[in-house]
Amino acid sequence: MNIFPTSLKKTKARVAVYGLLEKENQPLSPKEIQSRLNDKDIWLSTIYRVLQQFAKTKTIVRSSSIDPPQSLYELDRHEHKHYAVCLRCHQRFALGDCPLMDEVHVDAKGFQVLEHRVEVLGLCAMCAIEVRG
Amino acid sequence: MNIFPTSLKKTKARVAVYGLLEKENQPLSPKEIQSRLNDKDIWLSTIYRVLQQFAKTKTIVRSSSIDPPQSLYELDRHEHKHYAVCLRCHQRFALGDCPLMDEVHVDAKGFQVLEHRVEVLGLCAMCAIEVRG
DNA sequence: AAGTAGATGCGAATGATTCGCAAGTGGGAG
DNA sequence: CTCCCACTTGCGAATCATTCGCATCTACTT
Repeated sequence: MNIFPTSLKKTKARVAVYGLLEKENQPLSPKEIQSRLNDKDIWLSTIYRVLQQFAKTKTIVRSSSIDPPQSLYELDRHEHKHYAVCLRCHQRFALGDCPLMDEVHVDAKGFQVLEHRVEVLGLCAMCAIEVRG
Repeated sequence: MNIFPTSLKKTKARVAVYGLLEKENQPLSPKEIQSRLNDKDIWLSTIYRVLQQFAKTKTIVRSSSIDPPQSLYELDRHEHKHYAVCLRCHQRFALGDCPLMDEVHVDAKGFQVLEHRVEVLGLCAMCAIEVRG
C-alpha cells in the first residue's frame, strides 16, 4: 500500500527511518526517530534530510506541533488522519473521521485547496481528572 | 468586545503590542510585531513575554506556521476564525465559516474537546497561475 | 569492477524562542 | 503626592529545532 520511493537510493538511514515509520502509527519528531533507531551513526541532520526527501516524494506527511514547537512526520497512509492532542500530557489520539465539511469556503476567489490540517485540542480522560484535582 | 486584561500592568510594551494586534486583522509573528512597532527600545524577548502573558489571559490566540516554522499571534476576537494559506506566497486568507462539523469523534473515551485548529493549504489565484507557468 | 551522482558523517551556522539578572516602573498603601 | 516593591523590561547569553557546508563514502549504472 505504501512503498519505498523508487527514485531514492536505498541507504541505511533511509531504510531505517522508513522501517520505523512503517511500524509506528503516530507522528514522530526527528529526535524521537533518532532515539528509536538507536544507531549512533545516523546523525540528526541526516534524519532531517531523509525526512525532507520522503516528504517531497509524498511518502510521508509533515505536521507540526505548537507546544513544543516542532515538526512531526509519519508515513502517508492516504488515510487522511487527524489527531486530538491533550493539552496537558501531549498524548495524541486519532480522530475517527475527518471532521471537515465537504466544502470549504475560502474568502478569496480562485483559491485552490490542496490539503488541510486539523488539530483538536483538549484534555484526555486521565488529565481531565487530574486537572479537577 | 475585547479589553486589555485587568490583571496585567499597563506598560509601554504591552500597550503597544495590544494596540497593534487590535489594529491588525491577521496573525503576526513576534518579529513582524517588533518591526511594525518600530520602537527600538522594545526588545524581541519582551515581545515574546508579552505575547505569552496575553495568551495566558486568553487575550490573544497562538497558532503556528510550518513554513517558516514559527508561532503567530492575533487578538482573540472570539470569532473562531481559520485561514487558508497559500503554499507558494504564504499569504493568508480567512475562511468564511468554520468548516468543522458540529460533532468531532475522537477515538479515545473521555477526551474533552476544548478547541481546535484548522488550516487549509493550497494555492491562491495568483500563484496558481504562476505555477502553471 | 570502476566511475559518479547522490548520500551521509560531522559540526558549524542560522533562526526561533527562552532564560537570567540587574535595573526600571506601574500602581497600591500610606 | 511620595514611597515601596512585586512585577516588567533591557539586554544578551543560552537553548532548541532546523539547515548548511564540505570532505568522505556508497548505491547503482555501465
